[in-house]
Amino acid sequence: MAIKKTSKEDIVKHAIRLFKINGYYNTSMANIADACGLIKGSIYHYFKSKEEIGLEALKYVHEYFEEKIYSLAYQEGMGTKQKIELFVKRIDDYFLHSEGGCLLGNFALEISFENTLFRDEIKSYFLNWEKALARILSERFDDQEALELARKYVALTQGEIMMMNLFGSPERYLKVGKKIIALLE
Amino acid sequence: MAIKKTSKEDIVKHAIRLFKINGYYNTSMANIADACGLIKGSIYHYFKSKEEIGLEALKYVHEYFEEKIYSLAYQEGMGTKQKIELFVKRIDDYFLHSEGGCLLGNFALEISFENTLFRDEIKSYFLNWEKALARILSERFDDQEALELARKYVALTQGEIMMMNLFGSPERYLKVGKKIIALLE
DNA sequence: GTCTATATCAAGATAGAC
DNA sequence: GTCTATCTTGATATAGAC
Repeated sequence: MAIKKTSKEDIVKHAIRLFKINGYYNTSMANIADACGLIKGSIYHYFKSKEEIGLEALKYVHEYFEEKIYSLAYQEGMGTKQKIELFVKRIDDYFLHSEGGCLLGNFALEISFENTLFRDEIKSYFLNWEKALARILSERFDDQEALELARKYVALTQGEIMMMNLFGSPERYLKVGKKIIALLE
Repeated sequence: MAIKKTSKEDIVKHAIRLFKINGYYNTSMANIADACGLIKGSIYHYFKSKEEIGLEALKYVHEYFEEKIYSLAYQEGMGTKQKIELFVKRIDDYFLHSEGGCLLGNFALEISFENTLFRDEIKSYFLNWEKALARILSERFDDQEALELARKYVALTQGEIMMMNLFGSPERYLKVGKKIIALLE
């Protein structure tokens, strides 16, 4: 199946980049249009509002994580150690090349608690991340402990992404993955 | 010495609350003025720009942490365990009652990398947090290990504040403090 | 599908009366 | 020190030509 390459997806991808670097409210429709080589009015041919782009952006990244990363936890015929290494490696590959950090983490801190449209998507993203990691860990720990460890490591990952981007230092971020792998050595 | 209670401080305190809950760019001068019982033009009697309020807000919170929390690490005549317990308790008291999370963490994710005015203040806040925690831990660990532990726990604290506010669950956040204290049991 | 043009509104900020 | 009033800019969004 060929890779889908619609203009709509292009807009979302450019929007994601800008949202991550400059934030949601500090990114204008004109900024997004510029990045796409369009004029701001033209964006409304694809999306009816900025909010719709924001939600699509969250869903797009979430979907990537579901398909490429979380799914590893539920695959048959792969060893626990192999699973966790691939899980960690794919997350690292993503965030080490993700200028501006984690879109959904950024939105979590920028968006008001009342914005349930965005917030529900963000919660689902993190819950599924925790669930997938807990699933892998549960092959060596009991369910309760696996879940607690997963939650801790997702939070730690988010904290280290914050620090990595604040200080421009990937080293500290990378220690998290190593520690997760070490749990299953 | 009586507690200083200028109107300028009131504005900063209201701004901090709004910035934490709704974000910096999503908070307008009119919002801040409303919260203060003023009209937006009146704010300019105290501050020349929104950016100035933003910076003052960051400095105000940073200063609170320096005076009330980080300073504990450098006090004479207090046991290591007593220090760490008070250090953790004061941080908990702050964030458990801080609607919208950590102002400087929020700004770290919302503000562009290029905004060095804000970013330098944020970096200083986190570096001094790490330094103070490392100082306490260095009474039981060697300097290198103490610094690594401190960095890890500051990052973890930020991640858990994110999750606490996202899910409305203080329980997970509270485990961080307990683990820091456990390091010195 | 992209453009020009524009409507509408809210933002940051300033001037000057009281 | 706070107000009314206003300026200017930039934001989201829409209508309609090409």
